[in-house]
Amino acid sequence: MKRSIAGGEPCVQSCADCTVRPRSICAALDQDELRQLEQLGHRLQYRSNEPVFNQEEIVTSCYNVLEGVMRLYKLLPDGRRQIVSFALPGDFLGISTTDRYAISADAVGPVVVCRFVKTLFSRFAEDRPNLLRRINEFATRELSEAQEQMVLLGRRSAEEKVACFLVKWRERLAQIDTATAITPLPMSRQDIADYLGLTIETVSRTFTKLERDGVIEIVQGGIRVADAARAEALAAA
Amino acid sequence: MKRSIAGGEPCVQSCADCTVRPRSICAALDQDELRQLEQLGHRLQYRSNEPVFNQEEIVTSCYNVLEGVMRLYKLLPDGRRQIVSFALPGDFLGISTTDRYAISADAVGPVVVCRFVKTLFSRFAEDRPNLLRRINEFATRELSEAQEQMVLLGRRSAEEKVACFLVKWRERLAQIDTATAITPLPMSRQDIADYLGLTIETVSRTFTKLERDGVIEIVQGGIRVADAARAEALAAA
DNA sequence: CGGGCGATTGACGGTCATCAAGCTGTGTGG
DNA sequence: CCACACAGCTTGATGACCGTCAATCGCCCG
Repeated sequence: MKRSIAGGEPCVQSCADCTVRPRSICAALDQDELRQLEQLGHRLQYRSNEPVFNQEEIVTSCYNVLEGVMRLYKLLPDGRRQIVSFALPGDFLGISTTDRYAISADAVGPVVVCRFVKTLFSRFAEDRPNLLRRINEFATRELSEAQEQMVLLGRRSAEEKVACFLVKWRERLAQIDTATAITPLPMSRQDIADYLGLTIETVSRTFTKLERDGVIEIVQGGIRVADAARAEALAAA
Repeated sequence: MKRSIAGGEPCVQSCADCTVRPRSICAALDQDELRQLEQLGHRLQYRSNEPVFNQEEIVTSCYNVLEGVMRLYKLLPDGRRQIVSFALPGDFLGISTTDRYAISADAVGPVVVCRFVKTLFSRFAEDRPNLLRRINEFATRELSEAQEQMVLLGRRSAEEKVACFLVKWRERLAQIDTATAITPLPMSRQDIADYLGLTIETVSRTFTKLERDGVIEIVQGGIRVADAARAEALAAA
């Protein structure tokens, strides 16, 4: 009996040593507010592929991602899946104001989140313009990214999709970690396919083609961008 | 010299007789706030196909749509276009917090908007939690719609895309107008194609197929849904 | 009536999905 | 230590769906 009903395992720690705070919504809070919000948040960890919440469920919580990668997706009744986003440390899940989750979320690898009870969080935020503005920023940035993704899904070829994904993924990681020579891809080929509106076979073939063309190098658990200029040309905004 | 630099023609009127207020962000305001905001807003009209703002331009304004339909889209350097949304009366444009528009917007048919200078609007909103929460609601609803659209673009067939579009468009109009027997489609086939990630030919063929199958009837300037059940089955959420 | 634009229809081909087989690396058990 | 199984990935063969190119239609308006 290791898991609570909501899934995830508790794990103690405090805001004081929260590494993602500067990039999270919490950056909008002053010392006093931070102490108050700390009372409301609890850390949880999830194992690889463990679900965090599901489309259609009643919204009970919202989350700050602290560590790891999550996939956010929607399913069609027949099982077709579209990943709408990968969430990284600093991202906030559960902004939505409706009473049911619009998407499902699960852990790609091991994940640590800071969980808030939605009603308490909302009450905390409702009369704090600084936090509301911060949440606005997050929402509009997400919206803008969603619009970018719509262009990709609707108007780009398979090769452009893959190149675009790799370039943007690399940029996102660069904003978090110290940039590394190889770009890790913790998600499966199937995840990438479902993110790009392709099949796993097409993703695989396109990776191979990009490698043959000298644009990337496929390594264990990730890729190395061999020709950044060419990669960005393919991803041409 | 009929147009100001920003485009659009001024046209006087007041919040008192604003028909979209209950569905717009302004519904969050009390009488006093409404009077203040009225000082900041100015009505403008745009003609068919007139641009309202463009991707990459410095953000100077935000808008409430009062009448008409607008297309919101992104362009790739080579001219490929993806329409990310059609805006209807009550929608708010320019939520974005960045300094440049992420998308372009223009009038599909004649359009009336209520324009605010962005800096003044932001100053007005910044310490009003009621308005900020309302804007949050709008942003998250838009995000949710964007996610729906990603599923459509990435995972649905041409026929599903068209059926889905027609069903949702009809629902949106129903929330505004009194529902009519025929559903007007003010946008061109090209617009629909660019919204669904298809070509104009495929859209046209799919319309014809849906008509042959008795699902819809194509009429001047719109369609009539002949078999709502079948249409919704094709659009199956 | 004729020009022009948007929409429709047709013929054809390419891109990517589908189906299927083979590969690679990792963990397991003898 | 090696055989085996399994899962994820890659590769190949084939074909469907939808894009491309082109012609025609229908309608509006001068």
